[in-house]
Amino acid sequence: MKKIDILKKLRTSGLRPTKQRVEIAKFLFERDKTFHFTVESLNKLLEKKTSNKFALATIYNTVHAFKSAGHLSEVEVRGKKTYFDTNVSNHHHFYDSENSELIDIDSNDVVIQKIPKAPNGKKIKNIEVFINLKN
Amino acid sequence: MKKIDILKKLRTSGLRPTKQRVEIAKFLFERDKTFHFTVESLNKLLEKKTSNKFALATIYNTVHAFKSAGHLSEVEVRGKKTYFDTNVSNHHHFYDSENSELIDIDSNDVVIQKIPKAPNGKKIKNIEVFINLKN
DNA sequence: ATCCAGTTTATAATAATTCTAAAGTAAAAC
DNA sequence: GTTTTACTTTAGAATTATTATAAACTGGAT
Ligand SMILES: [Mn+2]
Ligand SMILES: [Mn+2]
Ligand SMILES: [Zn+2]
Ligand SMILES: [Zn+2]
Repeated sequence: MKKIDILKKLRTSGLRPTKQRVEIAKFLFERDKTFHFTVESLNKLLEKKTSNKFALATIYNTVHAFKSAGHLSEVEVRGKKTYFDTNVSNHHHFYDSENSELIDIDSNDVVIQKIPKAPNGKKIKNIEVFINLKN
Repeated sequence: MKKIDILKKLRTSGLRPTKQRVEIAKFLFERDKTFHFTVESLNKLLEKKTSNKFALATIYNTVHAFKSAGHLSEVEVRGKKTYFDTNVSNHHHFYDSENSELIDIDSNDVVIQKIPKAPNGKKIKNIEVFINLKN
């Protein structure tokens, strides 16, 4: 993903491409593999990678803006911090609690044969499979 | 589950059966169906049900002691609060975000046909299936 | 160049949880 | 049964993650 695409990505989702958003977006989206992070880990990585310092509030704002725009998803992981995910397609996760690492599982690599029917009046929105790992 | 069993349950798990622990244990474990709760919701329910008031720290202490003893499990739910579960067997959940309600799914009611193999050097500890509901 | 809505930022506020240390209590030791 | 001990409860302080506030800043339209 090139810089011009980053600008387009922001503009088409109604996000003014500010210096901060562009830099964070480049960091998050100009990569091949999925990136899972917390606001804290992202902040630390940005401090190293870039020369600019971002207010923590800006990182929160930006991450939420990206999430609202559909550029990030949120993953539920045991623990107090919220995890975000650059993979916004429907997929599942391995979780390695040794090093608090999430690993993507393609939706097609999980086949569920049997599932109970949803409670009365409810429908199934989506299914999340979470595979905890050990050594 | 009778009171005598509650006392046994506490004693055999190395928990001194204090007034507070017994009352909370009776509230949690003397029921037929699984009970899912947060510390906040439990606190409110205890305030109504019992005449005694418990310090919030006691509820945290007690819930954690019960969890460590294997009498409660923790469920991962999107949101800031931690959810606990009186069902400590391996099972899955529906989640109704309308009213933040968890509903148990028996382990046998979910059959997974295909799962990716664990990453190198890792083994699968357990699989959690989480089914989000909508109306 | 001017203006304005949207954005950033430092800081304060909030919410959930954990920590602290003093007072209380169950159960062991006498 | 009294004393002793370790464990527990408790109120309040502290911590952590996150959100709110409001003043300064800026992208982009006019
Ligand atoms: Mn979580
Ligand atoms: Mn959670
Ligand atoms: Zn992912
Ligand atoms: Zn359950």
